[in-house]
Amino acid sequence: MLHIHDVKKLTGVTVRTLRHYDQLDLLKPAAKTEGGHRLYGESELKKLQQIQFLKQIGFSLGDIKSMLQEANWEWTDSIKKQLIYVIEEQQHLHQTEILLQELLNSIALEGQNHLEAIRKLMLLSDGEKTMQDRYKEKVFDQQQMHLLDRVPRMAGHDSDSLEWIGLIGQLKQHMDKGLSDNRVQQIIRRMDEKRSEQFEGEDVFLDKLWEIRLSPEDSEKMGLYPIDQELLHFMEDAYVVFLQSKQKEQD
Amino acid sequence: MLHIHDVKKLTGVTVRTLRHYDQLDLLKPAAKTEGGHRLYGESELKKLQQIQFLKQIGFSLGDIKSMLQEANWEWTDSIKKQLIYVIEEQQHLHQTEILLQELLNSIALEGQNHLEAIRKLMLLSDGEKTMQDRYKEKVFDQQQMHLLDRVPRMAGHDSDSLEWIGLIGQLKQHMDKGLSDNRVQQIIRRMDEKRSEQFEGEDVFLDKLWEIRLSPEDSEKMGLYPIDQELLHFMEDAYVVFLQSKQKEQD
DNA sequence: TTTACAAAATGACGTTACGTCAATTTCAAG
DNA sequence: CTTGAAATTGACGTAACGTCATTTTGTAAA
Repeated sequence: MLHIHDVKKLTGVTVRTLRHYDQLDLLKPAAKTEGGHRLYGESELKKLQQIQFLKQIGFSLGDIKSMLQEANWEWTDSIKKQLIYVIEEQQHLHQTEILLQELLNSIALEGQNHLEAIRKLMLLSDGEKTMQDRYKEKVFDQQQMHLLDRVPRMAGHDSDSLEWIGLIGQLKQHMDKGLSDNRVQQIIRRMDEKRSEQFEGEDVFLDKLWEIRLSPEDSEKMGLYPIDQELLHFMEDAYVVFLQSKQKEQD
Repeated sequence: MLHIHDVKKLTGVTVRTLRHYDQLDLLKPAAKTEGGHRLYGESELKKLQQIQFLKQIGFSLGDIKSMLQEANWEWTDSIKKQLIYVIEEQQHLHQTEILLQELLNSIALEGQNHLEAIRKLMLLSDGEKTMQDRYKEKVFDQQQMHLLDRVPRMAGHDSDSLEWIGLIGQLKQHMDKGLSDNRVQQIIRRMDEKRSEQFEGEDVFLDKLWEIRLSPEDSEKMGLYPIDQELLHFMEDAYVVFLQSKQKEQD
């Protein structure tokens, strides 16, 4: 039996955290001494590491509790939701990065009156949500759960899911043939067919995911401010070329 | 004078939020009625919108308060810090996205025992920080502030900053000449020189920024799990090709 | 002018995942 | 059996408000 401090040394999780998990009924000690000190076993260690991993992927303790307790939890649903959230959050951050870059540049040009710089930028960034406004809704939100009900379960073993897995497996085998290979294109075609077959919005997830990942660069509202993204990219590219020619000289 | 509800309708900011800002001394109403109702004027509206914008870029209310109150606040320092944070956060999210993708795939292949899938993935993701572990330190952190002291102030008008701005301006004028143009390469060369001139770690910021932006793809630990990123990218690419050939048929 | 109803004001608690005391009790070695 | 280290249980703090509950103010209609 492991003392609570041993658990800390093995996993890096603080004592306070263990106590917290105990209170939440998320991770109970295997036993207690007569004096009330917590004792943990091997299985608790494993569970703790699972919790760590799930937290790292962004799930809340409440979500994790449900996942680990309810035997037949729909993992794929949660993960898909989380995936969509993570992808969208990246895009928001990218927008923010652009704003910050341009703010930096505009301040450099405007001199001291930052307020002017800000005011100009505000016009460009209108309609954006603030960073915590769009904070993720609970994964375990029963009211929205029905949306995911119609998504095909890749983890299930109905005939439909099996075909999906099969298609993916085949695709993997033919990767080396190149993008235009006949068999590859046939597989892709079949996938697209399946996607259209269940047309009544059943494939919401894949649709949304592919749309997100494949969408062309957002219609840029560039060139509106003195030193814009175009220039920055140009700078970076030019810098790369410079480094390359510099290295050639050294050869 | 604007009633508090008018402010809400004009800006979308809730009454509770206005009250909160009042308590924090972040945004005080211009006046109050004899009964104690808050009244706002035009300048308050403008300030409120600035607050909204700064919040959107990710600053805390405490930071914003300092920025707006202290007349000669070092805006560039804060913005640079924030920019670095945003860029790094994007990379973390990208890592998380990969983990989620592979988790989804591994669950699809492993069937029901998600725990196995998780355990396999845990091996790959070790050492990563959890999402709130790496939450941003305060911008207004005096202890770390001295680090930024040595960063060149692009907003200042010392001769150094002037040359930087000049170089950027020139670069902008010659963009259309292409990456390999002589003048362009000379400007870039000069920038690189300046960067090395102040060698004693003075240009910490630019170094870090360029390093982050120009670093090659992280050494991928791919191919370790059945359906990995390589395949996913391949899928997407193949799908694009498919769509293109499909469109050609329609022409 | 009084009435009555909408809107504003002021607490105060809830949220997330613990950190950080403070006061008390238990454990293990000597 | 003593003692110092380690563990225990509260309890408050964090960020930015949301959401009651209760009381007060403003104003249009009667």
